[in-house]
Amino acid sequence: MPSAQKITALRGMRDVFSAEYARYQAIQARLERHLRLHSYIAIDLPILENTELYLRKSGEDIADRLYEFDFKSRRVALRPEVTASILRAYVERLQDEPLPLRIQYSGPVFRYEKPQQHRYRQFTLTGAELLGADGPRADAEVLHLACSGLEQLGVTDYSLTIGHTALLEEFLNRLGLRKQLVNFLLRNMENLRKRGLKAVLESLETIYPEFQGAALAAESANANDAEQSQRLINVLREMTDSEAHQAVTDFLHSLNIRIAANRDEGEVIERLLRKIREDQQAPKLQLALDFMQRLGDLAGAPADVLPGARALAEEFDLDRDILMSLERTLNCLAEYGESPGRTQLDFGMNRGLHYYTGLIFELHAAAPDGEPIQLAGGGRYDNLVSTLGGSEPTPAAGFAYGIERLDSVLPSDNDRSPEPAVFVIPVAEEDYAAGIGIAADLRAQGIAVEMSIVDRTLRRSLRHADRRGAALVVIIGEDERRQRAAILRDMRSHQERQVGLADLTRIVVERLSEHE
RNA sequence: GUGGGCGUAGCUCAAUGGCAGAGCACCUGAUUGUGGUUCAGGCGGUUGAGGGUUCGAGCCCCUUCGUCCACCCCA
Repeated sequence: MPSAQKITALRGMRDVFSAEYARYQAIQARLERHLRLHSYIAIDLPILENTELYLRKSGEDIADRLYEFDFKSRRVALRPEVTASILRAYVERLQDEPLPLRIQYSGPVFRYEKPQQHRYRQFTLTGAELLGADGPRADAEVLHLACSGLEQLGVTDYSLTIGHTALLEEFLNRLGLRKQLVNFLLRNMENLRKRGLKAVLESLETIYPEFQGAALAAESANANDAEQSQRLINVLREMTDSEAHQAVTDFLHSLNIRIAANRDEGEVIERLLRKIREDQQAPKLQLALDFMQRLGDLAGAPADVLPGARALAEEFDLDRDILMSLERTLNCLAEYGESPGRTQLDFGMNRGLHYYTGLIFELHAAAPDGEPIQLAGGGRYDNLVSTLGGSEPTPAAGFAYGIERLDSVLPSDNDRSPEPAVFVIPVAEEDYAAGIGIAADLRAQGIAVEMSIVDRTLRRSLRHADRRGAALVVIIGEDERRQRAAILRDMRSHQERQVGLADLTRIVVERLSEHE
């Protein structure tokens, strides 16, 4: 026989066989039930979406991990996560639902990454979204839901790490850094701590060569050669956009300077401001990095971290509500009965998806080899509905579990694939009709039946039934055919008896219940 | 993207540079209507692909592809 080229599964894609598949299904079913008991309605959404859905806000890292292609002149992508689809569906079809709206989902997602242990290119998420509610109660519900789901599964030794994107974002926005730079810094918050200032600056220069000067200046940290003209700039730097705009307008007017009539005055001032601010990127970058380093040090038990966070917020005059709200969330979580010992705060954490606007969190537990792996992640994304064209700004938060990861953490209680309870062996061609009838009767009683369809000796058929783990075997041969009966053989006790066809189903049911 | 390991029968893997093997699975028989054991036999290979060194390459060298693992990132 000429052997053709073997076709293998794509890299990072896995075939999931019976025992493993049964475990996944059990995990998923338990989580879905858990979410349902919290009134999260299950919905199912397409796996294929418009590429645009993920480019808008998910972030650049996800964009180049997208399975994305042109199909009939349309850009489509396999979903790398489900939140965007949920909100897309909400904007499209569900905006007339009373809020808050609670939704759950389960299904595969695809990310083109280098596969390795506990990381596949296709994996399964079960997640929940809470739409139209914000504040500590909503955040705490989401956190509690994620944690208690793990407990439902029997994962007891897990840790909850909570971060927050708003402090840094507020600080960076007030600084007036260029949008690109702000995004870069937000993305590299965690890298700053893990790999240090130098590595972050290097990567900044690689990605955005135009900031090279700024990065260098920030590194040498003495970009402040004050000139006279610098004073106005420094004043402007401290202002918000609209304040600065007004100040420049007033200033020009007071000097009786007229902008050329063919150009929009506002636009000219915008440009002027932008120019001034670009010149100021270096010292601002320095400020930003200092702030980020201090923020990154704020990690540990909430009681240890919060005082430092408060002091930092005070020092930079950041919105007090952010931390107060976070504390209330933690208190509320305690009311749910979550043991505070496993909760960590980490202001240096950031996440791969860039739509988060507030609370972010991750759940970790130890894999069998002792290495901690992430089981779930989520957070708050209050702008995503608007980004996707929602008619009203709608706060939202959610999270998702990785089913395969959960399985790797749970003890594999060797539950075997469902075994056929009864194996039916017609000995000769003439016996098949009777065999089919018997099988149908048994199945009508909810009993799993495997029918022998291969030409084999009785000996080999029994051997096969045995290996399959059948509890009972029904044999129909010449004698039985004549007597309108069958042999019922108990594979465990090795005992067999002839049973009339009329009584067979009843007796099989009895025998199986004895086997239980 | 960077670094390492491994590609040999359907599966899991052996084989100092010298006849390509074992276990499992499948099939046949010992036992023609009775099982997980045993015994005998059978099927099964372009050693991932291409090139090089050599009297001789599964083994050494180069290239390439595949795959696993680590970094990175994440579920």
